[in-house]
Amino acid sequence: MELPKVGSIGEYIREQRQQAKISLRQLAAQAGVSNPYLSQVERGLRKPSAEILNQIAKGLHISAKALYVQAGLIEDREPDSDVLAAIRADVTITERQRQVLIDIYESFRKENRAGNPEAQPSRPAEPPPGDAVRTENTATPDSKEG
Amino acid sequence: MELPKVGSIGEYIREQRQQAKISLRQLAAQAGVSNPYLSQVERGLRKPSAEILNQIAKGLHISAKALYVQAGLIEDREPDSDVLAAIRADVTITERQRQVLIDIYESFRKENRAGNPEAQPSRPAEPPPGDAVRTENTATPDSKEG
DNA sequence: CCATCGAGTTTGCAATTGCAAGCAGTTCGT
DNA sequence: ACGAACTGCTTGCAATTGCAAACTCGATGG
Repeated sequence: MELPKVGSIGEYIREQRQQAKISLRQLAAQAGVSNPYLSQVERGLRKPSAEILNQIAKGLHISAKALYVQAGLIEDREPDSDVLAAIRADVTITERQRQVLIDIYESFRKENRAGNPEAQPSRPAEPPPGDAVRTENTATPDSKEG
Repeated sequence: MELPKVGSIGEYIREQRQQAKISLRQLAAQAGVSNPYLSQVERGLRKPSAEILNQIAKGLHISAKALYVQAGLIEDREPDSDVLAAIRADVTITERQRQVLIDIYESFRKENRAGNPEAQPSRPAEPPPGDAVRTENTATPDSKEG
């Protein structure tokens, strides 16, 4: 869970580099990072920071966004439900209530994501029965302390 | 040059958080990061990794891209000159020559950026006299070894 | 045959990230 | 006034990033 995408981004970088027909050391120089580190990044042994990622992108002359997407650090599109906007905009509830609503809504979304990240339930569908059990549980989200 | 934007992103996060009327701890919980760390990030004492940035963005329900842009880790638009594309596409030169051309072109761009980041010379203009001096200097960029 | 240069990789190590635990100041309810 | 619960901040510390130095393997050439 810690580093599934790390490998993929390394491969992606290596692909791009070889496609540009430049050596590892050369890219390292153009990107302003050390060659050993770049080597490790390409093989998925290290998880580069955003800054390094940005430098590498510059060195490769590709969009930094592309790299971030590959690294799973950015979703290509973030829908960001209207529900949250509505909750935030609502003036008929207290801040406390607002946070409770958001908490609950969040946990629902999180569950759906955990179950099957690809298959988000389409509008009219209910979450699968397996999740329904946990949903009852989460109906009273303990924010952090009781 | 190391951390001018770090402060700004911290402020940005804090602004967004206060605008959402949630406490530091609450955002930390929603983002899945520790509250002390978030505190330090907001005050510019720490430079969060891309992953953390992404989490914070989720916690704030704002686009991760917005945060990256604020952090200076992404340019809102990356023009990425046609020159480079042309050089890369040219089959009448060797890879070695290609790299030399790219190196030189890069160093020119870098100079212009260093001089005045905002005022990039528009097409018909020459770089200002102040820069011209340094340009002569960089006309023979020592890649790394001769 | 040995030196040299180029590829990529391995190996310590300083510096940094990110966290758990704990501290200080406010604002509640009883 | 006191405790509880909130706000944010400071302090060590394990884990990680990112680098300099050195290593391996193949090609070139004297």
